[in-house]
Amino acid sequence: MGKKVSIRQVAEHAGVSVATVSLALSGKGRISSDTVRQVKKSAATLGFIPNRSASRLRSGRSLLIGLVVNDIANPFFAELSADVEAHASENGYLSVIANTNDDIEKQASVIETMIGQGVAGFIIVPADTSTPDTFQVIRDHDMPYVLCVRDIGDGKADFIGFDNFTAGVMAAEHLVEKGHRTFAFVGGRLSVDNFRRRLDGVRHALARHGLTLPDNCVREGVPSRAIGLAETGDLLASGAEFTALICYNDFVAVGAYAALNQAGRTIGEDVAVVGFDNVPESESLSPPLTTIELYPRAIGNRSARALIDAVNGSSGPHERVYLAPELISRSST
Amino acid sequence: MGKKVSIRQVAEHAGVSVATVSLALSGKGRISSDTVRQVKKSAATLGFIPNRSASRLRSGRSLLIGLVVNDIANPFFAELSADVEAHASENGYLSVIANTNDDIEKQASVIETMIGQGVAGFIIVPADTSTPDTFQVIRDHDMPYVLCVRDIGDGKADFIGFDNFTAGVMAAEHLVEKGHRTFAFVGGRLSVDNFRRRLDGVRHALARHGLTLPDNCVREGVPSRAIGLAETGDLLASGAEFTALICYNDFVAVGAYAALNQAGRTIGEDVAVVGFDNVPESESLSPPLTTIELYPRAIGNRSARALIDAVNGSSGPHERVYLAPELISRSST
DNA sequence: GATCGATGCTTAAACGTTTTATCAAAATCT
DNA sequence: AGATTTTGATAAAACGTTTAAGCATCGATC
Repeated sequence: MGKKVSIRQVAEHAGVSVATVSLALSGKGRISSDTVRQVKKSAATLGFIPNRSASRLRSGRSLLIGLVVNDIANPFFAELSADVEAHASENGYLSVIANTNDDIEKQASVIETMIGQGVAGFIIVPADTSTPDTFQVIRDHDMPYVLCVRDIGDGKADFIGFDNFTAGVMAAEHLVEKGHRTFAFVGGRLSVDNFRRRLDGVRHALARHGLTLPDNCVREGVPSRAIGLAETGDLLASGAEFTALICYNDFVAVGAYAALNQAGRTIGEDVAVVGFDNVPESESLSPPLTTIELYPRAIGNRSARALIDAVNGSSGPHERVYLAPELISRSST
Repeated sequence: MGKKVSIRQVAEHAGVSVATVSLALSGKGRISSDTVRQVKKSAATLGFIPNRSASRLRSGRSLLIGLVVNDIANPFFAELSADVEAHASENGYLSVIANTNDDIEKQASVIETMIGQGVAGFIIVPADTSTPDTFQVIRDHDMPYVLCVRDIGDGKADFIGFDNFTAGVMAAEHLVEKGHRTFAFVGGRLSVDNFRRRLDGVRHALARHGLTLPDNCVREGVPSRAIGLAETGDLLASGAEFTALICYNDFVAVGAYAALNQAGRTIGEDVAVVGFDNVPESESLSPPLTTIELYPRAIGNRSARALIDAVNGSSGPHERVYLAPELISRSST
């Protein structure tokens, strides 16, 4: 039956002008508290829902935030997104979300679409090969944006991520402490900044103990179970010597588990394995996987906070936040 | 530098009126192909991004769809959401997403906010205790909506879910086939329709073979690892006899694994376990878990399709789609 | 050569807000 | 009592689109 209730019907119902209704509901002008009460009552009884398209058009203010992620089905990013949404929602914002699948063209296209939809700003996990130039269109529109997780060195935006170097150090230190002297590293791509830093951290920590990670013991690959299985298998077949295996993330570690089992190595005894991310799955592997917790929820929360602050015009310098990872020691090491 | 480029600047740049630009870009009016070309060129060089707030306000048409989910961090719903987003995005729609955490008040509030933001329609996984009345506000606004996964018997909307009864039958049949004669069921709440149907399916299949599921072998609880652990432990302590354990979902099964291991039972030998959902984790458990795949991605995809069809005014009767589950047999049974 | 129908484009109103400028009435001050 | 300020409300313009209606121009038709 299409009951169209706009600010106009509220005005009529309350016996005042539309301007008064707008002012009363937003608490802005000088409206007597009696009138405010009456207007609110009318709005409630009519079931008035303000049309944000109209208000955004007129005022330029928006209650929408754009969340651009490479893969929302990946638990790490799903958790991050969930906390962005939670914090946004607490502050009256709604989240518009889009997957890029690490496709930079898709990323450009969704950013444009979101600008058209009038988002107030962006929270972005940059797709592979993104550069600061990629986000020029956002700056052209004077919108704030926060980059997460992947640091592309964009000085014009806030960055919230975790400290990959320290994460790498933690993994390596833990293994050295457990008495390991020979190491391998599987998964991740050299083109990804997170990968390089993590690897640097590992090498740095090993070097402190006079140990090394030989080049033939580092296997690159898009992080996945399949790559973990294939590369670890290959590594074992190559005859490389190692008693400790560091996996780029927990997915890779799951694949590595399979390869190691096939090769007859006993995880936690013959060979130690450590992963990154602390996905729920890691706890229920057999044996449970030692991993580095990277706190995606905290990243989501901080990002949302940073963006909303920026939207509200807090104009400090851009911040770069690196959250400290934490070692979760389990029986795989 | 705030370069505001609206349809107006495009018009000036192309030397035509705003109306012509609008018509040319939407391909609607009678505009010569020369003019269309020129307008498109001007729009491109100026980097024109149409303001959807304005167009929605004027035309009433929207390219936003509202996705309301109880827990987006849960892999099942994350996958569902990912496919909704993918299909929406393919059709030029953007997804606005919100978590309800199964809180019906929060659900009502996000639905209202989304209506205010001008979504074209909704895809909803109804929060616990939702009834058709819950969605009256959507119908009042003449908007289409599709309900997913949880069937609340709303005849005024499409429903896309999976066939819980058959899923229960499959689990039970599989176990009977493997020679089991005594059964238990852990996790899920009687207040949830999906739970009841799944359990009915199990009982129905068992009855066909002259077998039963005694009441003292059914343990309710909000599905989670913790409940799986606690209830299975309790069940074992109670001295209940069973060689086959059906878990409400894979999370519960993970908890059950721990309880069974603690009790010294060998999974896949002394006792068989089957779960539902086929979360990635289930494959890497030890032993790998037999489970029922429920195809969340297909549900997401179908839902998006149904909604977009409805938005485009295809006016058939509402459809109820139950996707067939599939048994994934692994070594836990 | 007047009439007609396409064709191609424009004018202007409308969508539902917000906000500035304005105004009347009431309260306060000389 | 008259001047001034404060209070409470309103009228109207504006935001960037879409779209119905209108208006030339042109070619074809009688």
